[in-house]
Amino acid sequence: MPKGFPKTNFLNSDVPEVVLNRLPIYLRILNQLQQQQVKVTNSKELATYMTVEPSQIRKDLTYIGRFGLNGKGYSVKTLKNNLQKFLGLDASWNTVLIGGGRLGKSAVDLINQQKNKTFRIAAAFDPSPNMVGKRIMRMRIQNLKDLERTLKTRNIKIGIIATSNNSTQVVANILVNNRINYIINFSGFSPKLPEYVLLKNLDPGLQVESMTYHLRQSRLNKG
Amino acid sequence: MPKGFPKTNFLNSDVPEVVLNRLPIYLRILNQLQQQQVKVTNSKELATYMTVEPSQIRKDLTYIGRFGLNGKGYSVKTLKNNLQKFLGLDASWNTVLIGGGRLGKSAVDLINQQKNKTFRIAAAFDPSPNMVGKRIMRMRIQNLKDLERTLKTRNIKIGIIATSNNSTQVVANILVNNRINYIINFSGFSPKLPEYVLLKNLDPGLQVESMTYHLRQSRLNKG
DNA sequence: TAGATTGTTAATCGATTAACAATC
DNA sequence: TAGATTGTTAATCGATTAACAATC
Repeated sequence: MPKGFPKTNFLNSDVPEVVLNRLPIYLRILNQLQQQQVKVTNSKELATYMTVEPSQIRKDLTYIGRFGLNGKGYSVKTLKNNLQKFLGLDASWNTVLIGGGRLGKSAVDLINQQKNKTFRIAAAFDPSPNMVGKRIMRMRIQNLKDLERTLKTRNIKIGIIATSNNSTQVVANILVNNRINYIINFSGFSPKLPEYVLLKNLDPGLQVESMTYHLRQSRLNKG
Repeated sequence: MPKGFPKTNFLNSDVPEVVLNRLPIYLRILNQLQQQQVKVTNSKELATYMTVEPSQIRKDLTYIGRFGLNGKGYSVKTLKNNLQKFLGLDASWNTVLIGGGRLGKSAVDLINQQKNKTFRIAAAFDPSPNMVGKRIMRMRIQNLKDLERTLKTRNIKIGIIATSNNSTQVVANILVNNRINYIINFSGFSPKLPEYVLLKNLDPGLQVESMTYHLRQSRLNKG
């Protein structure tokens, strides 16, 4: 994750964010192993999939509990199940989507990629009047004005912003003012928000624009 | 960035990866400021947009040069231009897209979101025969078998993988065997690759699955 | 049991921050 | 000039890794 952008010192827990960000990676590796019928793995094997030492994996895993089989390693299944539970991926969380255009559709596709339906899109909105009434994922796109009412009446936990950059801040404000503290933002603008709000900027540019640095470097080194 | 996944100790440079990952964030802030007609900013103001101290911003910026106006701050325009150049965003880089389905379309939409056309999709492929011949972004989707030839004959630098998980490794191997060292992966599977390959896993699940941990925590705290 | 791997502590490494002289 | 902010060094903080006793 591109760290930081706005203040997200969201620490109501004692698990360091660096560790928390590695846990989903472990989960994917465990899934892969499970598909290959591997029953038991160990920190050394897991480390071959990542840029970390086995000792770090062992340390990370102690945050979620002690599931190691001494002298053997870890049961893939047990570890996977516990990781999922620990990360809250065994539950389903209601979200609202704001932005029903191209970006919104892409956002939905990407979010729905994962098998376990952890993120459930409960309603969709758009700031643009001529988007209202269209459909996304069989849901009617509603007027942004009605977002507040939905947030007040339904058990929504997460807001997904997929608007154009100039709507991002307005939308984020509505969300935060209606006790939404978790925001996934696909737009290229990062809104300023109170520190207690956990904001994830998924704009891929953010992640990919440091790649070109290396590309440029290697070109310079050649010449 | 969710760190690591496969080994990508790609350090042909002396700028730490943590710093490199913050530079695109600075760039976005500078763009925002420029849109608001702000001509000069300073490390204190920039820090209000992020979870870092002003001194860190100053330190980060020294990696790209000394553009500060002593006693004044930084010219938004000068800093922005230099950052862009430093990151290689003033150039255009040819890419190939593999995967022309839903995920591929989403990938393309997201990549094209950014104004500056840094990433140019030069050709598209798909492992599935019944996708061949269809079109994505006005380009004809080609058979995966022809990927190798394209890589041999054209100046492609980056591979974008947007296949289903079970094709990811195969596709990645073809890319790497044809001297592609930069891979952007939208699929949910992270291929094992040589250390010198720079792989960015943009699977949003990876970024979002630590959010549910906090969500679960705050629910537990309530009860 | 011997061998292997965990869980955990202590040592190392690197990143962040505070402080301040240099500069406009 | 006085005031402000940079660039940079030194101090602090935290994360990674090595080492090893405990355990199966």
